[in-house]
Amino acid sequence: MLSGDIPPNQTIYVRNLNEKVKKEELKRSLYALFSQFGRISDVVALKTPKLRGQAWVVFSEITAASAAVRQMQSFPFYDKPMRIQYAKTKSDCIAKADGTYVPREKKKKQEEKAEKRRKAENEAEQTATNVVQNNGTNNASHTSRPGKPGAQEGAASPNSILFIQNLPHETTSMMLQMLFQQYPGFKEVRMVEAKPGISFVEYADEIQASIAMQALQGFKITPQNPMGITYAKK
DNA sequence: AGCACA
Repeated sequence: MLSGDIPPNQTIYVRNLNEKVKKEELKRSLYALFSQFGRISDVVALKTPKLRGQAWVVFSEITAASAAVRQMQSFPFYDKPMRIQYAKTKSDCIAKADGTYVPREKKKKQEEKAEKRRKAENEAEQTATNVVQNNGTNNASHTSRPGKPGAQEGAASPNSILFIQNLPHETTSMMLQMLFQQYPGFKEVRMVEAKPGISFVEYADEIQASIAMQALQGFKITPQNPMGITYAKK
């Protein structure tokens, strides 16, 4: 069995991740991709020799984790098929929430070891901001209103190209591709380098574009950025 | 393959 005999856990353990992706982008992309299954309370990824290429995505609901394990198994993520299992232990953020958290002190010498290994090159990444952590209010579709449609005068009529607004400036085309390619008819993402925060996503036809629009309307790559999706102006 | 949270 692929996932062996590990019992269900609200945290999933993801391996076979592309190690070239920088930690913060990796976390953001995992957050974006997996929040379609439910609320995510934390994403943990470390680039230490032992832990690179792996990550933990903590859902608030076990059912969300189960759906993620099934549906995203082998999903091509940065060109590598993800391998997903339930995590073996409870995540700290869950333990903290339910009161069972005990700070790990004498657990192992893993901490001091990590301390020693602090390298200047890691320093930048390790201390980067934790945009993706501890927010817990993402969700795809339905619940969020579209971002700000203000930039467009009248509503453009349905067509095969979607106009995406209110993206975090650090969004990459790969991140958007991973979200939008899940819907049939996906053709390409076009970023607008001169104008961060917006993008165009093209589908084969307007029916397929409309399905993706409904599915991802209001999708939050970060809690502050519900995406606003409209049809592109012709 | 490798199960952590600093």
